Amino acid sequence: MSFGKGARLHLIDGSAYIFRAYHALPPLTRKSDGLPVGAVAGFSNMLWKYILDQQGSEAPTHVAVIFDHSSKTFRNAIYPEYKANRPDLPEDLQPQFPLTRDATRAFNIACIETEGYEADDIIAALACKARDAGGQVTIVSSDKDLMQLIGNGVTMLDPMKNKLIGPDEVIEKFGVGPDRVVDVQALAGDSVDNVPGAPGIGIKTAAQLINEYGDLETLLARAGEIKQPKRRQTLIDNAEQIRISKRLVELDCDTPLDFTLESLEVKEPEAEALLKFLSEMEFRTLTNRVAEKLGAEAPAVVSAPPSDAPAAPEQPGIDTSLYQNTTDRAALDQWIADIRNIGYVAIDTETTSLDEMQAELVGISLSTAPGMATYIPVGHVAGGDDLFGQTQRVDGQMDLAEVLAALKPVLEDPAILKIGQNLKYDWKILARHGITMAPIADTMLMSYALNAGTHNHGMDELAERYLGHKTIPIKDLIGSGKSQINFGQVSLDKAGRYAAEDADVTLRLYQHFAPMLPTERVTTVYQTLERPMVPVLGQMEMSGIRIDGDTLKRMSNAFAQKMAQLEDEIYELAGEKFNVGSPKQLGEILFEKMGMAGGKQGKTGAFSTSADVLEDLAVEHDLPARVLDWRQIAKLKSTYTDALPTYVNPDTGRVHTSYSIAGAQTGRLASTDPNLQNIPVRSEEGRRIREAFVATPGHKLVSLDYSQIELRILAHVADIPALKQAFRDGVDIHAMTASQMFNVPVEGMDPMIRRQAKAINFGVIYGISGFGLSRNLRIPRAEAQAFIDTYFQRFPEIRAYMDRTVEDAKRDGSVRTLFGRRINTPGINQSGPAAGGARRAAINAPIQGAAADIIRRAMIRMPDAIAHLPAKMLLQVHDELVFEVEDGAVDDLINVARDVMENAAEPAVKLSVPLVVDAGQGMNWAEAH
DNA sequence: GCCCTCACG
DNA sequence: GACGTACGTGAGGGCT
Repeated sequence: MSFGKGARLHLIDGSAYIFRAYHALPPLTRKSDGLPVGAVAGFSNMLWKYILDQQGSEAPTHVAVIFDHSSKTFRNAIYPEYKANRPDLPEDLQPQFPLTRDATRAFNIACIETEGYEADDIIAALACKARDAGGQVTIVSSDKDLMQLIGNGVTMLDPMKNKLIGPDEVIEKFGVGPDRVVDVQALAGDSVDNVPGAPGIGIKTAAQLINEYGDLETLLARAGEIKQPKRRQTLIDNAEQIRISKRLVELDCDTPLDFTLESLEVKEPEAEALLKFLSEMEFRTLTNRVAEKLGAEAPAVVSAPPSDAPAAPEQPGIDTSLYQNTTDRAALDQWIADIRNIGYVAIDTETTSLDEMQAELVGISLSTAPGMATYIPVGHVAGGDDLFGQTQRVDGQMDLAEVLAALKPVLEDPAILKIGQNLKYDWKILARHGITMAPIADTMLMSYALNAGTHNHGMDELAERYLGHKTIPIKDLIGSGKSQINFGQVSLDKAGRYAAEDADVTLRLYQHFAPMLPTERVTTVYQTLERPMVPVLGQMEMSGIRIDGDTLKRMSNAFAQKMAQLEDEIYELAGEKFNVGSPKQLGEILFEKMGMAGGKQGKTGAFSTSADVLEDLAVEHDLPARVLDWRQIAKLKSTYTDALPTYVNPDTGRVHTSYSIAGAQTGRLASTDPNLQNIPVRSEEGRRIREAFVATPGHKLVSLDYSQIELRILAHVADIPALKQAFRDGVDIHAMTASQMFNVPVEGMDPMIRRQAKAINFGVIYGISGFGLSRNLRIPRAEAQAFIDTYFQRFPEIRAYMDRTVEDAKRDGSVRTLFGRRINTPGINQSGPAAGGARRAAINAPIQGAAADIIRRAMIRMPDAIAHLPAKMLLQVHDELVFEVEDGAVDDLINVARDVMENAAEPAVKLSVPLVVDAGQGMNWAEAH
């Protein structure tokens, strides 16, 4: 078909796709040969999504993907420094460029690049040509440099947000219409492309000037009339540079094209060629999706390495032929003999629930060598669909008590190592049956010591990564959702294969990780900070904490009433009923119906209604103020007063949280089901929820928490004399900071000043930025930046520490705490926005991590230290430990526990600042804290 | 299953 | 090339 009226041409900015894809995805490699393909994968996915999105009546008639050509362009002749400050391409991206061209052709889309021109030039020329021929043009890109082309039948489409960009959006961004965009860009310059522009003039000022004078040439001609002296001089001095800048950003229609518009006609993908490409790339999921859509058979995606491939990692595959269920005493005794002989065993328990405090043990699997594994079923019942809900025990199983009695000596034998994955789970299950497993090894914790920051440490992930083995998904056995059954209802056959595999995989992981601990220098971390946490946390979790359900119930009722009342007021103010809990509906009411200013839309196009935003609005309006009140109460009710009682264990009458040891990247614990590390305390109303965490009669709750532990660690590791001395003198650290920064005496200090210093102190720990501090303190960004500059001036050691830490991270790919804990920093050498986050995380990790190490050390020593007291350690909240202790022993407990906590760093590390622990006690957690 | 919001250190 | 932007978490409700 000839190109003319009615034709719709889509021009896809291929290079933008590639960079998006590259930065959005982890560095994937092709399994068979290690070829980096992450960007190609993302690129292909985006193209496929684009094709699916363009199926309607507005579908394009012509389409092309345009790429930058990897050579200098004519712009470098105009200005040699053009794009000179671009960082080098990542090593693993370069080889993917040709593959993205292959991908484009595989999708049967025209693929265009021209020596000496940027993609933008070709897009401009094509857009002009198509427009002149009477067609409609859509540029699929969000690149602001292309916005000058908008208008007269040319629009842009942001592929990520699937949002059209027209003249209005251009005005929003540049303050001028598309025809004046280049003028603004010429003035403002562009640091990314190294377009110089006029120094000191940004987009805002540029738009203002252009709007005032009409266009760039008029402005430059009449620059002498500008009132502001500095601005006037800048324009006069830099006129030539500004004109060069304009030529750099300007796109014209004259780029030579050696093909016709007709040749870009949309063609259906050819299933065979496309699927061949995708399967060769080994994109399993996409291959299957595309095959399904095109109604073709997906070719098998094989990733077997070519026979002559050199360093391809060995992928043994797991031979399951020797797995066998153990169902009689003789067979069990044989296994026990083998275990005693070899001195270790990998073990896994299968139960009816993920809640260790309620789970029923239904089987145990053991492994003594790769491929050598067994499952001992003890509690399986006939299928779950029995009409009368009766459970019929399945034949061919040993008696639970007999099995446990036979295994107990082995599991408690100090000469036999018990290896598990997330062994705290199994440790607790067995503890409930009177077996205290020791000694132990935990592959999850080994991976955590080695790989924190790189990936998570669940068995499925570890098996795939390190053994090249996909484990049987639990869903295949128990299903999911409503029809889910428990493991006890799984057939012995299936259960045996699954359970034996788990033990087998665990043993293989152990053999993989064990030799790496010393070579990676994390043995001490694993042995002193990870492994010992298993019995300590197991015991704490089993102890649980008592909760007063009646108090919570009363609070819930009061909250419900208050919410109803607020809802009435809110509806009245809004003039209609709506769901106050829906940010979407609320945003529409506030910013559309009521027309309040300050509506900011996020990437999903929804208005933000966060507390920040509502607080600003609440200054002038009642409705947002009411919503804030409602939100606070709704949160307290749903997350705490309503939810907590559902976690009370019917047998113990207490709440048993679960701590993940390897959940957080920094060494902190995380609490789940329920999370008892985020019980309210900051607001008066919220704090009352802590009144429902109560001591058993005759007991008290005691809370001990480290004072300013992270700042103390910072003072030590960054070696800041002023800070260290302040901690030794026991002075108010934030007041001291304020005094040093603003040259004011500590006596009679304005609380506002102290508050600002406090915010900066915290900011430093988090890898401070002017933006963040300004938002936190609600002050102008420049002011915040000035604070930070002053701070660094007064405490130059902090800057040095930050620089040093980032350098370490870049060099080693990881940072370490004082105690040797390694936190990997895989994103640190990236460029772009992710780098900022990675940098701050790297700065924070050694500080947060060392604090986590210290409280771990205290917790590990605690059980022995308080063994002589009628006291139990119940909870950890990052820098706080909560105990339950008999009334008469409160003071003793405080003395002992404080001593353990304050000296927890030693002897491994001798801190140059004291650690200080504050203590409180009471009938409930609110009083104790 | 993702997003938004908000609770904690 | 734009994107967000103080670090680390988990949970509940809305919405697709």
